[in-house]
Formats: sequence, C-alpha cells, structure tokens
Amino acid sequence: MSAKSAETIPDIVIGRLPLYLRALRRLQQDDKQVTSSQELGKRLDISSAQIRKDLSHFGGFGKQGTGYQIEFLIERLQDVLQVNQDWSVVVVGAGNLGIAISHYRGFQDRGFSIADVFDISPEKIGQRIGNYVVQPVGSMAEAIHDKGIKIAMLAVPAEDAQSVADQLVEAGVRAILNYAPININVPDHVQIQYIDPVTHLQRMTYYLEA
Amino acid sequence: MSAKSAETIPDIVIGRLPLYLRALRRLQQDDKQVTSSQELGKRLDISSAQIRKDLSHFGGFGKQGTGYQIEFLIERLQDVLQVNQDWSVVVVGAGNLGIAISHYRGFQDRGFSIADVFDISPEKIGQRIGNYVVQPVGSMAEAIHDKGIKIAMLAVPAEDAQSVADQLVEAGVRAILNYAPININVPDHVQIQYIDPVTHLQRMTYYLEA
DNA sequence: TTGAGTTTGTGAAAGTTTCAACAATATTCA
DNA sequence: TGAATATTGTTGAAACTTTCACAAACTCAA
Repeated sequence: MSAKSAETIPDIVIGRLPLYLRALRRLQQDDKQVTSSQELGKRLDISSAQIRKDLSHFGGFGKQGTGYQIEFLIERLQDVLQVNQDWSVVVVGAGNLGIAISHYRGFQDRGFSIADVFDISPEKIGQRIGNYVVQPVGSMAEAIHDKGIKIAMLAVPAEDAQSVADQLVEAGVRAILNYAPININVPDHVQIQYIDPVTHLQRMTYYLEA
Repeated sequence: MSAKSAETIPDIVIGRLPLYLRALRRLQQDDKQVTSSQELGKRLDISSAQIRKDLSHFGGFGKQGTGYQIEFLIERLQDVLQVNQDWSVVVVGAGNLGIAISHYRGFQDRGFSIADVFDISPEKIGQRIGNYVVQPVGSMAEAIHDKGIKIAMLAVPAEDAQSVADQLVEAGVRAILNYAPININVPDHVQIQYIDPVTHLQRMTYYLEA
C-alpha cells in the first residue's frame, strides 16, 4: 500500500521497469484501458507475483479486483524512471553503427533525442547523417558541457572506447551506452550499459544442439 | 577439480561466459599468455571468486599459483558455448537496422556468418547490401530449411515481429535475436534474446539526477 | 631445498530474488 | 442484495546467487 521511498530498490527491479513500460505502451496502442499483473506477465513471460511485487516498491498503483489503469501506470513508471522529460544524447562514432543509431526513429518517443554526432576521422567530419552534421571529437567536450548533456552512446572501435569514455566522463556525461564489444571502466557515479549482439548469440548457442 | 557435466549450469553463468571470452581474446591480442581470475575480474568488474566458481562448473581450467593459460581457456570456453564452429544466421528486415546488422564485420570472427537477408517489401527485394541481395520473405522458410539454419536476427517493425518469429520457428530456427522493441512469445525449445537500446537508456536515467 | 608469495577450486555462509499463498477489496450478474 | 469471480499487495518460505575464506598446489629466488 505504502510507497517505500526510503529503501533502495534493487537494480534488477529497475531493469524490468522499462520492459513493463514498453508492454504497457503497446497495450495502450491497442486501445486497452486496464490490464492486470497476469495479462502483463503472460506477455512478458514474467510471473504475475513478480510484477506486483516490483510495482509495489513504488506504491499501490493497482486496484484489487480490477487491475491497473494503463495510462496511470505508464505515467507513474515514466516518473520513476525519469523519462517523463526529454534527455539529450550524443552519439560518438559515425561509422556504420553510429549512422544506424543516428537514423533510428525509436528514441524520440521514449524519452531521448540525439543532439549531436561526433567522429574523430577527418573524412567523416562535416558529413550529413539525416538531420545531423558530424562534428569533430575535439569540439565534443564543449558541446556536452554547454548543452548539459548527461548521456552518450558510444559506437567507436573497441580500441578507442576506453579513451573516448574517459573524455565523455570528464566532459560531464553520467551515463554511457557502449556499443563497442569491450568492457570499459568508469567511476562509480557514472552508469554504463552494454550492447553487444554477439554475446547474446553466444549465450544462445550454448543451448542449441550441435 | 572435476567437470560436473551431469548438473545443469545456471543460465546466469552461461550469460557471463561470452564476456569472459571477449575479455580473453582482447588479452590475447595484447600478446598476453596467462591471466588470473583477479586480472580478469578487474577488467570485467566481476569478483575473482565469481569467475573461479563460474569456470569450475566446467572443470579445472587453471593452475594454482599461476592462473589460466589464455589460449587454452579461450578454446575451452568456445567448446562450452559451441562457438568453435561457424553458425549460419539469417537477418530478417532490410530497413536501416537490418542494413546496419548486415554490414557489421564483428560477427564473423566470433562464430557467426550471415547467410541471407530477407524483407517483405517489394522495393527492398533485389537490393544489394554489401555481399547480399535482399530475398523475399516468401522464400525464407525454404532457405532456412535447406541450409539448416538455426539462428535468426529479427529487425522488422514491432508490429510484424511476432508473426515473423512464428514463421522462423516453423521453418526450423531455434534461436532468435530480436531487435524489435516488443516481447515475443516462442515455444520453450526456442531461445530468444532481446536488443533494445532504449530499455538500457531508461534503466540508466533512473539513477541520474534530474 | 626451503620459505615467501601466488592463485586455484570449493564448501559453507551470507545475501538476494522469486514464488506461492492468502486476506482484503472490487466487480459482475443473477 | 448477495454469491461468485477477479485481482491486488504482502508475507514468509524456497530457490538461487554471490562472497568468504582457506587448504592445496604451484613458482621463484635465495
């Protein structure tokens, strides 16, 4: 019943909230008004008890006998995750991957806008990618500082990832989504997440019959 | 000391093996011969005890007082994950994302080769993407069957993802890496993994100061 | 050869996460 | 209205995961 804002919420719970949010928005698109932990759980392949417990960390969002008002729950989750605002993000690296990221339409309506795209290579600089013009890495720190940017997506070669990450942190970035297939060390006050499709593929091949 | 091949290895352990493998290959590129659980742990931000325990599930790969022979450990992990062979993979969806995936050079030397790229839209079919020519989805099942393909990467719009996944499973695919921002239901004998950068970003914004 | 210094593999303890079950409350419909 | 049905939030137990701590085994230098 009560919001337990004093305690620390387990990170694993936080990690599921974006999945709930994504599923809820889809239900909303299908013109549904109300859902239940059971329905949501079925879609997400997560137990209904888990979903109720996760949500209960933030207060009583549901109604016994009825379930959850989708619109209301979406708003609450957006508040919790702080995606009820728009975050400006920079992309570093304008190779194939950086270009694909910069073209991706899916960030906008989920809380993120790409502000600038940077690259180190002279032949990339000045190149147009959609609405962006590739900027030199040399001007990155200033742009991040001036625009108060806190989030970066890193799409540079693995060899350069640590050094670029260091520069980003130095410039004030507090969250990095790293697409380079290498681990990066950042200070405790900086968030880091990884995207490496090959690790997912390798995790699956373990279970395949040869 | 002993390989406990009879018991089931926790999936969470399997999920870390690709990270170990990735870090080891990087150490190898730096011409290192030997490493320790401590060194690896420092790079990966995982405790050394965790790494030793994970590896011990598969047998004693290390030597007391010395550590792990990098080349040997890489081979063992590749065996365990079944990436000591090359897996043929199909890409479905030839939009921005599918094109970026098809161009990505990073699959090849980690155990995966793209065999074919499919799309449903007539204006995409026949289009060249690097070494591939986009094939119609109509011919997908036959190609998958004939080539014995077990793995697919899904880069279609969210609306189409479930239906395409169903077709893939029907055609014999046993592992799907889904880039569409939606949950998909597959039978128990089919592996599924997700890539949705926005969920990672939203997980990080929770921790940022507004 | 001996002793100091490493590092593994592992059993037991501590910590974390999931799940089952149920009282409380709401809805529906006869 | 009242019985049948649905669904939440929560408790406590079960399951799972990580960490601790140490004997055993190896290296190296004196």
